[in-house]
Amino acid sequence: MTRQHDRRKVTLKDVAAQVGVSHTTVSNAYIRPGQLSAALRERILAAAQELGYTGPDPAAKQLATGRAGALGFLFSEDLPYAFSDPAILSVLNGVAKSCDDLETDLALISAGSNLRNRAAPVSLGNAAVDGYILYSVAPDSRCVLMAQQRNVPLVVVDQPRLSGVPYVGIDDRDSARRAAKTLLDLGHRHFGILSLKTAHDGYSGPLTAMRRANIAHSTIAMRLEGYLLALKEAGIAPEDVPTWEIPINSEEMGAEAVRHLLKQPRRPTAILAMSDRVAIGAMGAIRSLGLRVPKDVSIFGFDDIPAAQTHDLSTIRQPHERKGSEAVRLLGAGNGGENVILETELVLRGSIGTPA
Amino acid sequence: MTRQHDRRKVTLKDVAAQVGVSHTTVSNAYIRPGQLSAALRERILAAAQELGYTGPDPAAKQLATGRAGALGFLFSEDLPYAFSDPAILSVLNGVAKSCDDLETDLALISAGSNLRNRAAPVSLGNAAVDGYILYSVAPDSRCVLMAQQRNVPLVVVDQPRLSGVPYVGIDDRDSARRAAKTLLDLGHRHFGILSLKTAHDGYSGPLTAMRRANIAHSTIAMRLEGYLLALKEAGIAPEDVPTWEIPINSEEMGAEAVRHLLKQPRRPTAILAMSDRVAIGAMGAIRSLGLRVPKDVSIFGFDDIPAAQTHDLSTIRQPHERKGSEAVRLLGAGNGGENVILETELVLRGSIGTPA
DNA sequence: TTGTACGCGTTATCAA
DNA sequence: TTGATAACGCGTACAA
Repeated sequence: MTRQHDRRKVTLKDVAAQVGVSHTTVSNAYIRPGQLSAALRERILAAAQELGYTGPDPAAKQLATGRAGALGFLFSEDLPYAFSDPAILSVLNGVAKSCDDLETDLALISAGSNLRNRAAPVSLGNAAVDGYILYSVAPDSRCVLMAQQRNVPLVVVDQPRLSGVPYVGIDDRDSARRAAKTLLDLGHRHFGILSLKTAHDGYSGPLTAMRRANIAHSTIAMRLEGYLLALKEAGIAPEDVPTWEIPINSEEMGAEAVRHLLKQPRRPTAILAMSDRVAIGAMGAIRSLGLRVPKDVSIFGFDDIPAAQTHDLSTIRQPHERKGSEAVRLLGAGNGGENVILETELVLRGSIGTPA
Repeated sequence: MTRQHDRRKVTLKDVAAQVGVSHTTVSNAYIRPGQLSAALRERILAAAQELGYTGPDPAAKQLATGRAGALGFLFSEDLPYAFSDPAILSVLNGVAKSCDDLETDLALISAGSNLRNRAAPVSLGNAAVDGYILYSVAPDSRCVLMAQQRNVPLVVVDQPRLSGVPYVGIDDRDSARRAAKTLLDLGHRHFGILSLKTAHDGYSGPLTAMRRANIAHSTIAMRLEGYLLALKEAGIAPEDVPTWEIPINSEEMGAEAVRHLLKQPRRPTAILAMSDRVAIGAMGAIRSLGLRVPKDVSIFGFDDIPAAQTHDLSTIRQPHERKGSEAVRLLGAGNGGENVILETELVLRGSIGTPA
């Protein structure tokens, strides 16, 4: 244990002693360069360099100022899974850019893997942050409570709606409804829905009535509602719409699930998918079954991730990056319950057409 | 600015006053439950709850103990790009798991986007961490210097080799050599190489002699060396091996690059790709050109990401997760310059065969 | 089992 | 322009 890091930490005081000034002056040299003569500042900085002083200690600075200069981004998924989702990445990108502008650090905190091992992620309570962005966290997650207890500003993106906490999201129900309506207008009458997970139990299969009544994620619930609402308005009963639930938002899962949907007695001519990844996976499976898109089966995604364009997939465009930047803005704004509902956009591409 | 968070912070002292004990006792209630009667501890915790005390302040605790309870993971790419790379994700997963075991937080720090806007990422200097893992950072990056200046333990994964700093990596040269040798043994004589970026200038095109002489990433240099070494041993001169450099590790880039390689006067029968993503993209392009894999063109990847298996791609398996966990271990071990070179494994699948 | 006193490294206030 | 002094909130010998 003879590593260099063990040598007693060099502090402001050491530098001050070396130069022969008070530690306050040294502090000013860093914080308020205008408050002292340039010559003295030079001498101080030179001495600091010589002594190996690398600037104010973060912890001490934070204790003195009361600000951490960082912000926490909390999501409930595992790291690897979360980062395989282009949608999360876009949001994160928006957050990162805004943080950059604000000269603020960004701490990524995954509640997913932690929750399994411990009662609560240490990160949440310990992290030196001035505020949290909760991204698509399950409402019943312990994280929500913990984050609130931290007594720092909070902003929620997508999930869950918390009273008194600013919210950034989209109108999921209306967006889903417009997607369904588009297919209805093309003349489709036989639908299938690919739903994202309604609970955290890894279930894969038909979305039962019981499960439908207990959807943990409000965005999922809203999208489903939007789809079914449009169909109902067109005289199609929810019971007649085969719906398959997928535990993981991936292409593979989408491919597998759509096969079940296409096995229905009345094969759907239109598929409503709750994400582009699922839709893209489904498109591949549809084609490998010898069916054509959109001739035999039309398909509609959700998100408008980059891959949607290359796959010519019709979808709902979400302003992912803006979700992130708005979240940071609200965190800084510090007002109580302002909500931001961002506009979505219907993106029509070659994956939809009139039924055969 | 009338948010609840403005109310003066509740401290140990407040709780102590409420209960009528000293602040030390309250501290013990949290840190050393055994040091006081269960009954008193209950009373203290109850009072804390009532007062809204959420546990010791992270900054103050860190200042007093000298430990942050967190570790920084530094990479030089942009967040969205980094997280689209399955290899990074696996490493990160290994790190995350180890952190979890150690009850340590994990701060992800991207130097990429920051470096563009500022002289240096604030994160690096500010982050409240007890040590840094530098993951595949360019040797000439300012981050390297900054991280060293922070005067906390460092561990490097993959890049760059720093004297006195523990290193975790693989034998890139030997791994690449084995890949090339495998193809040589199958009888191939005409090769093409798909190289990852040798500099940060976004260059895409033939790897010129000038660029070859100034490769910024040692892993890239080593892999190239390994390939060419094997070929040279078989009597094939480096000049006769068309090599295409790709600025971004993505399927799209691999697809585009391989087209140039296949346009060579002597079409290569074997392609050596420095990553699976590039190889997988290339496979698609090869097939869309009407060529068969491996009948017309054999291809060898690097990494063994999950997709390699589904694409039946021969590759070099890297123990990505172990890279992460070893890095954390070395950080904790705290010894000076111990290096860990992990074993790779030749994974032979259907993407290679004898030349036509 | 509980309390006193001090130190951690910095910033902020105010006086010189 | 510079410096003394007091927080900031907590951990921890050591004493009681």
